[in-house]
Order: sequence, then structure tokens, then C-alpha cells
Amino acid sequence: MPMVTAAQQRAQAKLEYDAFLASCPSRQLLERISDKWVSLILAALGGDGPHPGKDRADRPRSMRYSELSRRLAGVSQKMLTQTLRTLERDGLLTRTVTPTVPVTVTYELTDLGGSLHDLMRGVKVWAETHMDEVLANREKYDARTT
Amino acid sequence: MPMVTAAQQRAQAKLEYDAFLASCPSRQLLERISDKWVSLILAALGGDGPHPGKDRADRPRSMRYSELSRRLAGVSQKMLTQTLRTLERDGLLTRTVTPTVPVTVTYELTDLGGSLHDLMRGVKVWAETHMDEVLANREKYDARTT
DNA sequence: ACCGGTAACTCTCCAACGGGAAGTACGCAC
DNA sequence: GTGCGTACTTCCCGTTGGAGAGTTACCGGT
Repeated sequence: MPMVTAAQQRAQAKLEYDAFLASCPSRQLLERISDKWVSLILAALGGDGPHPGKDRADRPRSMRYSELSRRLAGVSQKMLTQTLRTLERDGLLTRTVTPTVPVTVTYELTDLGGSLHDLMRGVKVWAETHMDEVLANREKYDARTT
Repeated sequence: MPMVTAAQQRAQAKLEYDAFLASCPSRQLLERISDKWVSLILAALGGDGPHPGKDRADRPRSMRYSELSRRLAGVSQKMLTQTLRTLERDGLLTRTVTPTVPVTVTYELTDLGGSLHDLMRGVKVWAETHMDEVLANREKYDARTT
């Protein structure tokens, strides 16, 4: 009989979540969401368009597996499935199977996933808007070191 | 009715970065910053304490190499050096060598790096605050699938 | 009855990336 | 000379991710 239940362990750890500690669960969560495919999946399901300033249609969408794999150009099926599974397990999105033929599987952000998406959208927009500056910095750096 | 040629569309698309396209530079930038070590390095140099609500001392810090490697528990020297180099190349932080003995190397966020840190801090805080919820979701998921 | 088509995976192989440990360069103190 | 401390750098090897073929399950056509 275990003396300490999982719930008790959580209650204990709750006092001190610190992502800088390698053993902290929040560190693993940070590693999980700091993933290129995670950020793109969130952006896709969050309804981010390519050009953030223009379309205001950034409400959560429900997307099919095949739709996602087309949207995230370059993702392998393995990684897409794997990443979606872990996000589902963590409660960031829901997976719905509709028994049509062939079977239809749709994914949708939960409220929890949506709250993370609100943050991650900013990061994606940052990358797109500061691209020029970063490219200029790289040129300067490469010129300096050659 | 304005006529838009294919050439004009291409020229237009060239100006706009879209992280969903595999070939877009901003996609590579998003992949670079969606990295566990990048987010932790930014948090460390941005002055994030373990408990975000408590200490207000979240102004940019200058940190030594050894200080960073102690702070980011579990990082290998190789990855720390490599990650710092690319962040320096992209202009997110500066590397300063002081010819003391032994040599002292300090790293500090640039304004550009600081602007990204403002966004990433939210993500780290999100991970720490929603940890309980995610752990509960995992238990439910595992119970459902076993 | 059989074949083909489609969606969503799943499996298998292999190349690339990341971690660990050991080695390097520098200058000074002894 | 030998040793030491900082900040790397190099080598080896285990793990991860990508490419692409294979799988399942169903149905509609012939």
C-alpha cells in the first residue's frame, strides 16, 4: 500500500513549482510546449491566419487530421500523431472520432489549450515580425566572424 | 476592378512571412525559439525568479557562463554553448569577454531578446500555474485508456 | 464476391541530434 | 615546470525524428 498518493504528491509539489529545476514537473511541461510542432498545432487550431494583422477570424477551429497535416507543411505523420496524442493527454485539445466512412477524426482546443494559444500566438507573431531584424543580425555576425 | 497578376501575388507573398510554410525563414526562427533551452536561457537572463508572483526583480540580468550552467539544471555544456552562440548570432543576446584570469564571459539580453522574453515569460508562468490541471488530465487520460 | 479507394494511423529503417565525458587554451601562482 | 579554473571543443554513442511503406476498416462499384 503506497503511503503517498499521486494527489498528495501533487499537493506537495504545488508549493514549489520551478521550471529551472530539472526534476520539477513544470520543467517537463515547459519542454513539451517548447516544441516547434506544438506551437504550430496550437496556432492552427487557434485559427491563426498567415497574416495576423489582417484577418480577425482567430477563434478556435476544429480541424481534421488530414487538414492539420496539410496546414503544417513538412510535419511527418508520426510526429503529428505523437504530438496530438500528448496534447490530448495533457488536456490541451480534444480528439473526436466520427464513425463515417472512412472514419473522421477532428481535433479542437480545450479552454486550457486556448489559454496557452493566447500566449503562443504572440511568439509566432514575434517570429514573423522580427524576422528581418534577425536576418540582418545574422549577416552582421557572419561578416564579423569570417 | 483591379487586376492582380501572378507576378504581383508572388511579390506580395515575398514581403509577408508565414510560419506555416516550411520554407519560410520565420518558420526556422519559430523552431529556434521553440526550444526548451532557449526558453530557459531567456528566463534566466530576463531575471525570472522561481515564483513569479513574489519577486518583482524581473529586470534583465547579466550572467556568466558558469552561472547560467548552474541555473539551468541539467543542461550539457555543449548545448549551452551552442544555444548561446545561435542566440548571439540572431542578436537576442550579447556575449562579452573580459580578459581577467581566468577569462570571464558574460551574457546579456539585447532589446530584441528582451522583447521576446516578455512573451516567453508568460509561457513559463503558464506551465508553472497550470501544472496541476495538466497532471490531473494525464491521470484521467491514463485511467481511461488502461 | 472481389477490387479499389480513402482516412488515420502504425511500423521499420536510418540519419541526425543531444548528452556525457574527456580534452584544449589561456594565463598566473607556486 | 606543474597545477588550477573558466570557458569552451571534440569524440563517442544512445535516443529522437524523418521518409516511406504497410495496416485497418469500411463502403461503393462491377
